Amino acid sequence: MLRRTHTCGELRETNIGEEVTLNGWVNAYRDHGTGLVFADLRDRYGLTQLVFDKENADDALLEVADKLRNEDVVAAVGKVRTRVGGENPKLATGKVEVVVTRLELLSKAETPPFMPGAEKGDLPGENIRMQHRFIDLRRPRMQQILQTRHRVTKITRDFFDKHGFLEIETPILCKSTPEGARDFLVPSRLQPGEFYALPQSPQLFKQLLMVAGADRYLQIPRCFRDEDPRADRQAEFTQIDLEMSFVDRDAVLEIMESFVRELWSQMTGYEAPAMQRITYQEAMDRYGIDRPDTRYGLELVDISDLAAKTDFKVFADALAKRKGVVKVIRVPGGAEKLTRKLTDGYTEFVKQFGAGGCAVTKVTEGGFETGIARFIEPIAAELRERVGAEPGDTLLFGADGYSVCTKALGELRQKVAEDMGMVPEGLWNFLWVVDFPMFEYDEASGRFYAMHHPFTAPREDQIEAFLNADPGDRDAIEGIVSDGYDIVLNGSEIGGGSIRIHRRDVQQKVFNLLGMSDEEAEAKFSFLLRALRHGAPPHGGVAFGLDRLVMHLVGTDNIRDVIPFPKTHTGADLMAGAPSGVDDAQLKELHIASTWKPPAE
RNA sequence: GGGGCGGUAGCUCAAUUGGUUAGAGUACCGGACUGUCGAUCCGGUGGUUGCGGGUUCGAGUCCCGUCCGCCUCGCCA
Repeated sequence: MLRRTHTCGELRETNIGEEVTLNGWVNAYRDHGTGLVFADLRDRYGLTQLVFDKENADDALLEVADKLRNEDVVAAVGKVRTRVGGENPKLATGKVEVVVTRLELLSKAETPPFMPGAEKGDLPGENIRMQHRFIDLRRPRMQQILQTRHRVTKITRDFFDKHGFLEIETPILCKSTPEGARDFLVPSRLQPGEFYALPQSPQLFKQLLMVAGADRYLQIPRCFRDEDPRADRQAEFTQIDLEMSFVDRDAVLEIMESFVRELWSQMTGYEAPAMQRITYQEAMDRYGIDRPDTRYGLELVDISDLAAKTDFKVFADALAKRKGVVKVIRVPGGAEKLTRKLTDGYTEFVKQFGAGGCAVTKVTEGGFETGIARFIEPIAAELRERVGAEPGDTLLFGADGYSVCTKALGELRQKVAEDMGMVPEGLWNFLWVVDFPMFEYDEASGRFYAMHHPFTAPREDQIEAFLNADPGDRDAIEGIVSDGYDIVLNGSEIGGGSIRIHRRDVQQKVFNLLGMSDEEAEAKFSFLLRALRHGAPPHGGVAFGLDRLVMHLVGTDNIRDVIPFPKTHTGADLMAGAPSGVDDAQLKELHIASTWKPPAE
């Protein structure tokens, strides 16, 4: 083949007069009939205009040129010259063109299902894009994303290398452990009836690496969690995974923060200020969510004490519940912008989260109007004072048990911000959330679950209280604060971690609280407990969601945009056709059989 | 498992709310054209309306089931 001398993004006026060879895809062709044909050649680096004309080409060449179609792969030899028809300011190579004297068709393309080079026109549906991912990835936007992702991992490796971290690999075939997400399982051929699990994260291995004296560990591992996807998560994803020995929380937060600032500085030029820290409790109280978006206000205000003075049954019922509260979101200017249709929708919206509904009223010069105005008349003055009400505001009320009310209003807050157009563009608001509870109680199963994971240490000042806590004392257990932390960007959790337990007695008590007997804990986590008996340093770490970081950096809310070969909502690879059935022979070799029976017609 | 939106030409969409032969842009094919860069102009090919039932004189449109894609609750850090 005719090997390229330059890429398609490279030629400038300084190359005029040179004979060059370009390789690439035909991005577009403009055929002016016998005698003049233009074709834009595309590769990862850009576009260059090729021109075929009578004066420089024989009939045979013109005939080939005439047959060029979109996405054909060609090699073109020719001389660089100033564009006769004037420059194209849209292209980096727009001042020059290559007058082709020789053309080699390297690969004829079928009519493509869609045009990756289309400047305008709607994108095809995601199913079409995923079926033909190799074409979708040709789009400049996708090429830019691939490059961004590369640069993020490169900066990550460079940064942590500079700080003494070792990149160490951990197994993909792991032991299935309880807790956390559903595992993907892999049957063992050599050990009939036994299964590996794919890692939900390298959590235990990185802790064992600390016990092993690695001191500082980094990996960019693939993780697998067999749960239903969302716009910003799928079952197979990538973390930037770290762990450090002989550190306390602040040591971890400091280095992670400087990493994130370095990353943003290099990727966007934005020099992030020192990041604020907020406790979990404060985040829940003020924002109703453990990953607050601080780009706008609309904070939740507790008015339970005032609500108790009204005769409104909804308030009274809520306050009678365990940890019952009444909270308000004040929406400045909402009276005008939040139509009846929208606020009616809010009632439906909050019902998703278990709330009964969403009470509404508007603030006027004299008092309140519409909705629950008459019920709150007795507390009008105090309420206005408490929430800072101005005429023209809308007040949205939530009343329920603390967790339901908080969750519902927290979600509503974000929806209202969007409806009001209050979410500013171009802001990067980073935030640490700290002091998470160790445990949360699940009413349905009547037991505690680890809020982060079962290896998260209690905050140092909590350890004694924790070890002494009565497992039957729900309030006491729920009150234990962990040494966990999340990093949040614009309301999106981009990373999280904790100081880990390095004391065997503490780890044992956590397992017990989660409903595991000593024997069960030994069966499931013997390797960890053994490690903790053989000299475990205090340690802690973080995992960042690489996909989410890239999503923010490239400005998309779709995780599939930043994953080169993503899966659909049902976990399918539409291009390759995975998952798929396998031969009975394969199953037999693995000592398994499928119990699945297709539903009858 | 629940809720919602969608599936019509290769692609993006339309089709009077049940009524003639399912249209448009683009792509593709043929023709014209020597300076385009979303080329232009003329002509043409292209449809199991996701699939299977049903209602009806008549279904892209209504009903039932099912498959696929997306959003979301549950789930998941």
